[in-house]
Amino acid sequence: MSSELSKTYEPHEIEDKIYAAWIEGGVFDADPSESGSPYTIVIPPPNVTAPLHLGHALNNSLQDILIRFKRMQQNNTLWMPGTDHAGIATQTVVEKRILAQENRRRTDFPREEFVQRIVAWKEEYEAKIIAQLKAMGCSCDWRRTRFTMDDMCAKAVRENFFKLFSDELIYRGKRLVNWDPATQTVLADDEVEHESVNGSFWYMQYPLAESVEAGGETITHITVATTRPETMLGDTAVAMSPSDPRAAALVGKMVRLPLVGRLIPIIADDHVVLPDPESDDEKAKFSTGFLKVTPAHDPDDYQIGMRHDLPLINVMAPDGSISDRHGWDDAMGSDAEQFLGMDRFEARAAIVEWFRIEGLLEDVRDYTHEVGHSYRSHVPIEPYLSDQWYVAVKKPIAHLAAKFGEAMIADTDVPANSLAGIALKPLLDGRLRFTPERYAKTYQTWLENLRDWPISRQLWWGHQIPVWSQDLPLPEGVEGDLETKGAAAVDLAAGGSLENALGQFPVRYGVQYSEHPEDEGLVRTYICIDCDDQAAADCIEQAGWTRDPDVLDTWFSSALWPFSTLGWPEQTDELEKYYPGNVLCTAREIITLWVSRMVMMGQYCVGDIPFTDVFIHAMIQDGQGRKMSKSLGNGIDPLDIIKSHGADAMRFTLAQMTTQTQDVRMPVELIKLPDGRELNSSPKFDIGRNFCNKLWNASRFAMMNLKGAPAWSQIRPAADLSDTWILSRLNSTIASVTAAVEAFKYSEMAEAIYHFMWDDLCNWYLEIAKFRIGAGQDTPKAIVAHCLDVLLRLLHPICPFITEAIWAQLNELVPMRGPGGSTGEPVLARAAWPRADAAAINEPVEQQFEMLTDLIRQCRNIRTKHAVAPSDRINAIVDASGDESRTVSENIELIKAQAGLGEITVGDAETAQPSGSGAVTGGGVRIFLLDVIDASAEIARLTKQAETLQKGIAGIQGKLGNENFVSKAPAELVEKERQRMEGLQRDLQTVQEALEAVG
RNA sequence: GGGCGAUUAGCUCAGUUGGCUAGAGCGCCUCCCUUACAAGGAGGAAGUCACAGGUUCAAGUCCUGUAUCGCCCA
Repeated sequence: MSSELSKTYEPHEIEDKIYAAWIEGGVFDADPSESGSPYTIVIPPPNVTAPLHLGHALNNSLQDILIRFKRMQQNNTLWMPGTDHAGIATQTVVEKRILAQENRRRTDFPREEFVQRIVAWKEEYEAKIIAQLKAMGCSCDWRRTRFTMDDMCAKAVRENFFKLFSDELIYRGKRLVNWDPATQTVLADDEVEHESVNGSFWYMQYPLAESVEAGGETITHITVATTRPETMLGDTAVAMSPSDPRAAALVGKMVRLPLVGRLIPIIADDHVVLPDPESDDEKAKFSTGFLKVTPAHDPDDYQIGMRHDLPLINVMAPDGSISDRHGWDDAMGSDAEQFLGMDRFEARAAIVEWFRIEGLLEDVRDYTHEVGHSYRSHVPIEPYLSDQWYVAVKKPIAHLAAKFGEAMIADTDVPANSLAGIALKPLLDGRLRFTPERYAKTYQTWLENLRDWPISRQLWWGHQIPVWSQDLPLPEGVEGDLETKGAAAVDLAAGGSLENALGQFPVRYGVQYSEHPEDEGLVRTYICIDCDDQAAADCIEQAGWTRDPDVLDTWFSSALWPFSTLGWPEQTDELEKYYPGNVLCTAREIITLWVSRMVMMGQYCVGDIPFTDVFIHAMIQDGQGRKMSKSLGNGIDPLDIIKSHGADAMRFTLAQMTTQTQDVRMPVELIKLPDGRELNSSPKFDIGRNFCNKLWNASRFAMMNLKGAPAWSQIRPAADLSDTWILSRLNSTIASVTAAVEAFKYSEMAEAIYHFMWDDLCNWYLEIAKFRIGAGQDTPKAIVAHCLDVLLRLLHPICPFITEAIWAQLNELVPMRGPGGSTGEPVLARAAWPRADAAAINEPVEQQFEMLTDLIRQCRNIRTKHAVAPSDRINAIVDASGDESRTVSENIELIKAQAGLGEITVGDAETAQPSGSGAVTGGGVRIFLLDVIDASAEIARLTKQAETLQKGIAGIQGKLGNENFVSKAPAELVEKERQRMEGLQRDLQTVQEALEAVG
């Protein structure tokens, strides 16, 4: 078997086989009926929009490390997998593809047919994504794979919507929304990206309807400054500051809006900033004191409009073109007619040009400002007046008052029993923790400043909103409020009684009423049912109600993911066992979009938070600190790395670079494959590959030497310094690795394993074991087997494939190993996580061993400096006294072998340095290497050493000479410094003696 | 505009509550294809810890300010 191991690690030869064996053995399957304390992670469901990128590889590797660690700690572990339908993103990519390949638009298809095309895309990418996760080694329970639009998740969405609707937390509202004219849908605030744009301020003159005399002057016009001239078509007022000296003369007068001819009033509003060319405030600097007010196209203007009861004139179509069909009735016959149908930017240029020609354009000044862009289509968003569904996030929920209280959360306007409140509370109570901690602040401020959540999206791909609406005439003779009248109207429309009409179906329903915006004789009615019941829906539609064509915001279903995947609203065994979960692992931009909403809905629906820890990982950038992206071509495909370096190597590198920082750079290199294909890679992955290769070869060495390893009971590890040393190192490694992973310190975890494996085990212990085994000792065999056993366990969460492969071989070769004597669990993925034996951690032993390695290193240095051939054995005299003397004489053979020495004579403190010898010193021990001397090289070496020592001594002297240090620093520390000083001085003296001897 | 973060060796990054003669990997220099591993071994060079002040016996670490870069939110 061992002879079959190749000299280099070939990951692709084992990865698929091992993964298949895990699946075959049901190793990742979670069973709620089994014992073991539960440990749950739900995967942040990747969007089916595209295959996974390196950020996903990082994110999922980190989750797998936690899950595998906890599984080995014998928890009842569930990693719930699945994907997200990603409404707007997926619909957009499919639209683009169909347009490119077939030159057809979405609107060329019936809705159902187009949705089928998206479903086909989803099937393709879902399969790709899951294959990628498997290639990475992710240990999800694949039997439970979910999709945010599958039946189980859809049921949860319907239930939650109905619950919110019944609690009157969902309402229909006309608001100025963030409108994306490219995808023609509304966006939530956090879907808008602010980008700095180089634009202009245009100064446009509006004539007064009648000229005004003020301060002896005749005013015939006023000048407004705007960054968006095209919106002037919808102006319904001009505002000025009440403290403006011109206000007395002008407020109340009328302006004739150019192009349109509309008469609009001059009003006074505190929002307007007085002009001040010297000001640092950009607004004041560019202001003329007159603000054009366009309530239908600007959020601030909307507020002004509300305050002054101004009309709202919407001058654009949903695609962002100028249009008089959406609330603008004085365009026809005016000069504005010429702009109808123009795109908003085209219209901007044309309108500016018109003002220029008319001599009404007073000035144009460059101006850089932040403009909101769609995170999806990247076009500037348009503030747009539209009807949408909202979730009220700060409205108190009566039935939650008992559980959460109903006071405002301190220093906020957030009621404890509102949706925002129940998400905020657990953070303030310390039950919800963020790592790194600083991200808690992001979460907190977002919730404190939260506005109602618009949840409707004008898309076809997603959960269609389960509300049917109808405008009904108010029934005559019914007294009471809108609700009473509305209910009567609804019953009438439903054929006598809605209860009778719908009662025959297994559904619950809720009804809302609102005033009709234009006709006082009508009431607008909305019916919501709690589940997808076709017969009930047909019944509603036959009675004249129409279903809302819009779909829900993707985050509405993602918010339910931690429990919809477990079967909620059913009280399943899974929900009982695995909810609440433990950790959510994600990127920082997701904190507001998703984390907050999961906590909100977890509390609202299930009554508990969905996880206690949120780990926020870094963003991977390229070598220049740029985000990896398709458009820059600097992205790295995880599958490419798995092919070239292996999944374990990729995972090791990713873990090793995961510190608490928020960005991490990964230099990207274009690699040319033998077949001519080019792909992006990074030298960073060599770290992981080299590490795996080293482990592979160390194991190979072990396989060649471990036959006949004695049982642990038959060895006496305490008899040899190197044995006690490596066991001490091993156990402190167990302790530090365990502590690191528990604190989400992935980098420390990886570094601790790396250091133990490479520096301690390979560089020292295995080298020592070689000559001891060669000399007929069996003890090192048992110890190597034990070290390898533990090492594989510790590394398994990071590098599951290679460790599982070596484990199988180790089981064949040395089935019984280690102090417990019981081992050889068949599958490493389910084997027990090691426990550190505190008694084995031995600081003095580590110090003694370090003294030896220091001496050996110095001997090797002399060999190099004096160009001694590697095969030459050098005779030496060792001179030591006291404890050091014993350590040295007990380990003479070790020193001999490692330093390449020949015959060694043990001298005493009086031994003079023989001429022509090199001297090594450390810890009060001197070793004279005989007949090696190249005098000048030796003088150079010793001088350098003396300088280093002197520098150290000077540093300590500085401290000890300082009265304040001696009196104020802890006595312990002062004593430690004194001892260090003595040691250094002793060494320096020896070095100086050696210098004299050579010189 | 508000908030968060970064700035340490040529590169990528560590550096826990101040105790540092500032570490690691890659790269670099010298030697070695020695019977686990050249994706390796041995040895070595390399840093005014962005800048300016301050607190302290002691500052990479704490405080204040400045500069440059990045992210999030308005």
